[in-house]
Amino acid sequence: MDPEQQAAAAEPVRSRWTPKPEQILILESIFNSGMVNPPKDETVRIRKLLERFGAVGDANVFYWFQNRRSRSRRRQRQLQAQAAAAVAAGSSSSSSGSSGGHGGLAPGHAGSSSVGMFAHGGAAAYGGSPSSCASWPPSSAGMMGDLDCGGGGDDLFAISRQMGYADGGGSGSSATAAAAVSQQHQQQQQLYYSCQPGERQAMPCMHVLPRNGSILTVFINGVATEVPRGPIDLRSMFGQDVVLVHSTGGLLPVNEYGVLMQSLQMGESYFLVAASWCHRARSDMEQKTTSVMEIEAMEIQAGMPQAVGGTMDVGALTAPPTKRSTPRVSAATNYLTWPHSDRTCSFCFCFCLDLLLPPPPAASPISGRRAEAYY
Amino acid sequence: MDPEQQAAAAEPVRSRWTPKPEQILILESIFNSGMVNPPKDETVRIRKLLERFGAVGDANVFYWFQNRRSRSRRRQRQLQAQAAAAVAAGSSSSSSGSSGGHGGLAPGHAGSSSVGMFAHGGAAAYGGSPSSCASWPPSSAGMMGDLDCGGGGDDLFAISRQMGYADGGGSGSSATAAAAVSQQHQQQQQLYYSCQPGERQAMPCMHVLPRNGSILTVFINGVATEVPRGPIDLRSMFGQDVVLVHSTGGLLPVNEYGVLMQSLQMGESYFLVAASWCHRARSDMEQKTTSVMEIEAMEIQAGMPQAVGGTMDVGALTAPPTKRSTPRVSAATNYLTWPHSDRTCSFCFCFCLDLLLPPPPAASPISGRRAEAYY
DNA sequence: GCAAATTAATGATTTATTCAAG
DNA sequence: CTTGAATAAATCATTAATTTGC
Repeated sequence: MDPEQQAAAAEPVRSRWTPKPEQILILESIFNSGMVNPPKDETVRIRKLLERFGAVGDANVFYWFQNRRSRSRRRQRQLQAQAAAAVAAGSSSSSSGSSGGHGGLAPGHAGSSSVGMFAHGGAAAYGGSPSSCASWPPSSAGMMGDLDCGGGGDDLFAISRQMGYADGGGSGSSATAAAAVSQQHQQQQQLYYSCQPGERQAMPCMHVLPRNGSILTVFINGVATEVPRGPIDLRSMFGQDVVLVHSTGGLLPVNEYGVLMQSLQMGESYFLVAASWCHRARSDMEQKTTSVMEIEAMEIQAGMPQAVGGTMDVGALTAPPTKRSTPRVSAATNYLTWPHSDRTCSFCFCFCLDLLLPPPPAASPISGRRAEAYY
Repeated sequence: MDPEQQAAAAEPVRSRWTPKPEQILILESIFNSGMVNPPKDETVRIRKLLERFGAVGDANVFYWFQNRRSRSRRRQRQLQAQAAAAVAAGSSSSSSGSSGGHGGLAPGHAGSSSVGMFAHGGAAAYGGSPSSCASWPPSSAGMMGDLDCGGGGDDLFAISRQMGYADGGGSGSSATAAAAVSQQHQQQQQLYYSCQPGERQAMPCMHVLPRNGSILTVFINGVATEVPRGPIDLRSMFGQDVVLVHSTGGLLPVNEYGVLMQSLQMGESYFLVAASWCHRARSDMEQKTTSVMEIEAMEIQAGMPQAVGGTMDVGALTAPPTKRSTPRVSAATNYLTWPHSDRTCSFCFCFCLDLLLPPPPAASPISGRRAEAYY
């Protein structure tokens, strides 16, 4: 009846947002890199990034992260409950081999000992055995190590570019880097997943090449970086003692020169860690979390990759802990807790993403029914 | 160091929003009028309205309603639980006289017996003694009763205008009016704080005059209404047996024709009550709160003013009981507590507000630290 | 009276649930 | 059945009341 209402009803029907695969990948990447609850400004930036692949609004991004967190937590609880039940029921249930990699999320709640998580707990161990990854189709050729960085003038990289540390100084010392990180965190988690200039410095060969089928975009510690599809010279890129670990726990096979024998796969996640620090994870009878991998992660903070001490729950990757309940007085144990909790991020997370995709759609924002909580 | 941060730091300190009394009144008004969860566009409108009295953002308004709803519900639950407990415990509790008309907030929600609270409880009485008000400077002249409604083209009234019930039907009968209200609430709080047509009908002389020094805006039961500055013909506006009581408890002096001898004062609060129901309040030795006035308030829901039972703590007006001292578990004493508690507004509360005042502060929106959920 | 110390209120966030489109 | 959207419940954190000791 009311003309105004009519108009509203007549609208495009505005259904709900259906994220494109690329968008999901980006979102997952960011989420997995530790930013599970981006602040407003970040959300906007992320939205802009996503817009390249399809209409999307701030609210959509907001909701996505909200749901992602929520469901991650729930899944976690279910797993834990299940595990607990299994343990209670008896033993030798299942969880023989690799108990996949997810679990460690939401340590927070009530737990005072929340710090203790990630000790060495998980069961299934990975470690040395190469190529235990899921699908790992050998890619084309390529074999090079020179990429162009910066240039491109692309939104995607805007995030990376707008970093905060303009300094540079090639490879800083471990101490220096660590200090820098601390400071950064001190000053209110400023750099999030923004690009570290030093990073580019450390990888002078990183350049944005014209979009073509041979380029992949990899998020390294949340920073979008393009790498060639196909073999990659890990040593020249990150140093000698480094290995890439697939999110499932398997080591990526490299040849005697430290060159990856296969291309990174679109949509997969990897960890770049110092080979010498890879240990076999052993199951922790007390902690529910499984698949914990004791490693010393690499840090590519402000220069060359820096080694950083700490343990990390690989399983918690897809769902980092929610400091919400963390005693807040942790710190004692020098864990490398998740970026989110209040600690110093450190391990290197790589997410592979193919950017050769659809150019900026530039459609309408697709507002949810009302996008109430966002505007 | 960082220019951006500098700027941020240099800001007014942007702490959390502290609503001005006027803003609270407006918000309460709207909430009590039934709009407990304004949609986005309404929120924006409300924000604009509030901005007139101080910097405020959409998010602030959004949060306010969210919290208001939540806490209303909770209090309600507590009350019910208490009531249940009381019933279970014994009998002859209280709830004697007229179970005034307050309680039923959130029409939709589960609440079943929500209507019952507020009988007559209070102590201290005021009543007849005229002009016991605090400062009451006699105003200019004026003396008229005709106001223009609708026109004006002002944000403030946009809300009132965009009402839903175009019908009209002069002064509905009490029953009819009540029914109408119920229905309204039934159908999902549709008309919210929009203007009741009947109201205008009952006060045909209400019109929006061009903004100038002679107009005041009064909120009557949450509906913004403009009245002339200066004498007002109460009888023609509200009927015979009506008096205006200042929030301090004093009666506003009127001449033999029922015309207010003084203008309503900006920022003051008044109650429009049936003279015959005014009793002298008596001090309550148990309750700390004094100046409680036992009255039966008028309700101007959908037509002629309707008498509504209930007691009211007049003293709490300008300074809501800061319930600090109130047992919080009061309820037993069926006060007509402040709109703050949860009930469907009913008694007639008039808040005089001069709109010619401090022009829109136009300050910064005071975004909550992050105003996360809103944008 | 005043100012630190407490306590209640309440603005802002986050988490848990629920609803419904696809 | 998955998951985007929306809302309610629970929490956190800051503000203003109130209390207390001088």
